[in-house]
Amino acid sequence: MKAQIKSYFNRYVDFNDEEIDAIYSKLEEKTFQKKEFLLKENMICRHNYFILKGIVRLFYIDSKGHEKITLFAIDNWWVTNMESFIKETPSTQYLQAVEDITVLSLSKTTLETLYIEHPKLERLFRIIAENMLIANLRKSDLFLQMKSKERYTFFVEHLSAFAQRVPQYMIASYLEITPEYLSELRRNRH
Amino acid sequence: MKAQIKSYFNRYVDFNDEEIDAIYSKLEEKTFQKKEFLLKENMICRHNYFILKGIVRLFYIDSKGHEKITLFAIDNWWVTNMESFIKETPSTQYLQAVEDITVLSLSKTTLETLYIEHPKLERLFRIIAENMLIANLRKSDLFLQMKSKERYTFFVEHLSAFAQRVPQYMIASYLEITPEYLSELRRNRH
DNA sequence: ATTAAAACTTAAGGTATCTTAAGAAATAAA
DNA sequence: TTTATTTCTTAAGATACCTTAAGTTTTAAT
Repeated sequence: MKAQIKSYFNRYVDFNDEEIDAIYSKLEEKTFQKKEFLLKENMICRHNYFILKGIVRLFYIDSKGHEKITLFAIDNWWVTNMESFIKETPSTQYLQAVEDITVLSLSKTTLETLYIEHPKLERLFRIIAENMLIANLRKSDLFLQMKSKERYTFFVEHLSAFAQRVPQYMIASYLEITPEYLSELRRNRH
Repeated sequence: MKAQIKSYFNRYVDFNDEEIDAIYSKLEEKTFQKKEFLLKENMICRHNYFILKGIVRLFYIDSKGHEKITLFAIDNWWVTNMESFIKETPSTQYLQAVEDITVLSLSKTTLETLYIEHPKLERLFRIIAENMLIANLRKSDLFLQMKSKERYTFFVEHLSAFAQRVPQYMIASYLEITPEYLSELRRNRH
């Protein structure tokens, strides 16, 4: 467990063993069962989760009562509702385990004190925020340029880690396609 | 000019006058005329621009030769092609002045040295990256939930600073609507 | 003031995608 | 194994939005 996060931390910034230990000791390991919620609508998201194992999804319920998935996250990703976590505002979204998962939980207050004790962490999370931003910009561009069928093909080819582990209706939701239409697209493809 | 950026910097992190002076001295004031390019496709984006005055747009040319605007930026915003700037990869987009503009230009190499000399700047740009991410997530959610007409109404009501200063076909492009259809939507609204 | 260029509008026909509703298949629970 | 639950498929009709093409209005250049 510690090896996993140590390797992750050192990918972006050089931390020595004492720093890793100090930071790691503030992280709380937790497990959630499939379908369990890490966050529900209207709650303020007080934690950022580092996924050690498993898949989670972030979604909201639209005006027609349908779930709309805005993000999937997998092993070695940080996941939270950014807006709620950063601005401490009520979440409009749910964060839910798609499989049984193990995470390291980092609270907002702990993070703030760690930033002061370990300025390097500020750099790490600056880089993480930049990477998240780039990933989100890429996703936006993808949706801007591609039709439904192309999005599905792209997802299957480039995000197969998810494609194999989440049900099709969740893929449809993430790709902004109705499950019925995705089913039709798949049929016409072979 | 210095007052403007000083006020901006201190909104997020407390800098003293010497720090502001040291950082400010590394920023280069530049002007661009309407329609002039700050960045073109295939170039690596080596600068981050703080807009003192004016509006810029970030856009790419799609497979049919149409301009697709992905971002507008205005006074007191940082603007760059994030992916190209951070990863030092060729830009797929153009950055262009919509009006005559004045900016403060910060080069990537300068920024890297400033991070080391002034660790507080790491915090500032961590916060800026988080804010950009939140803004982008909000934009994505907007497009996910709203139909064309609603997006237009939202834009006019919430982003009137832009709505009044950019031509309608650019608004259409940003909202992912054809100019013809936007024209139709406007007609049917009153 | 004239001309040229840029921006906006209108309308007809077409297409991608959604909605609704029902049934089939697969997976999990009893 | 049987039943219940979840997931996936099929099909018909509806609609939001696009494409093309032409004409109008506004703004900029000569």
